[in-house]
Amino acid sequence: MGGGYHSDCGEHRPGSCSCMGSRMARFIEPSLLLLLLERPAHGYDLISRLQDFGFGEGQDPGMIYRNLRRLEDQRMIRSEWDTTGSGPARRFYEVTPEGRELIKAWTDTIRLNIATLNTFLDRFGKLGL
Amino acid sequence: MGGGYHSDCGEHRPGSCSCMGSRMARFIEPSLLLLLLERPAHGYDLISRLQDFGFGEGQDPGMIYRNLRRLEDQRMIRSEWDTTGSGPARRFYEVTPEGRELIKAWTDTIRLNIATLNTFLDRFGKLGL
DNA sequence: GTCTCTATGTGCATCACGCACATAGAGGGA
DNA sequence: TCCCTCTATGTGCGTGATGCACATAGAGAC
Repeated sequence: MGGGYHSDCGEHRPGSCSCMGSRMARFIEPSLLLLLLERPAHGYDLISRLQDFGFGEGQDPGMIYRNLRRLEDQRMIRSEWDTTGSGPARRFYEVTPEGRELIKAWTDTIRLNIATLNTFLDRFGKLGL
Repeated sequence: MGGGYHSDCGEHRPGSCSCMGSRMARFIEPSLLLLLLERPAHGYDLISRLQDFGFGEGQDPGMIYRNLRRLEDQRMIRSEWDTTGSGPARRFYEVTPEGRELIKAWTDTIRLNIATLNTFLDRFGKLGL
């Protein structure tokens, strides 16, 4: 988030308050892997497709490219330049076998996360607020 | 996490690999609020009770106290010193009305988060890996 | 030529997090 | 008395993720 928290706002509705919109940490990593498994693509294309996973419209390109480069350094994805078509050259990415193992591990963590969040909601509900 | 990611490990099982264990960002905030709504307490007591929400055993005390202080600065909780009993004085915390509004807002965000994570798992499942 | 769209990338400031370390009261035992 | 341990509350510091602004550059349209 990087923003000023809720100390400087009077509303707490998601989307209107900087204190909200909290996501799972580093969730962009498994999101990129899943999108690339569904359909290999270049970075600019992934920006819009990330909206499916709660990343807002006009998602920061820098974030996407940084994560793609890191994943490639770690051999989780690989890429090659594509100069066909119009416009500037673009880098096409696809997931490696190591990347498939990584996203499988992420699903375990995500399942744990869902369980934890449901526990939270259950216990909050019991308060009767 | 702050750790070295998965670039320096060969395993991705949750708990054994620094790349895993990702939680919802700033989840300690609603967790502290919920624990205090369930039962007002002092910080040292909250350390162990936080395990219910996926925070490991031996959770960093500094993290708890920093968050308690911030929440108090923002009037989400309030405290008073308690010098009864043995051992050093301790600070007892309780949630303010503003804090109750904040945790309600958090539940909305948490519900959105659960939905997003379930979407992820659904789409991953359709890949047939 | 210059304007716009597509596409990839860097610089920088802020903040959460985790680890190590500091402080200190109270009780017990030698 | 001195020291040790347990309880309890903090501070310092380095690292990594994040978000915003900005830089670069090819290709087609006019």
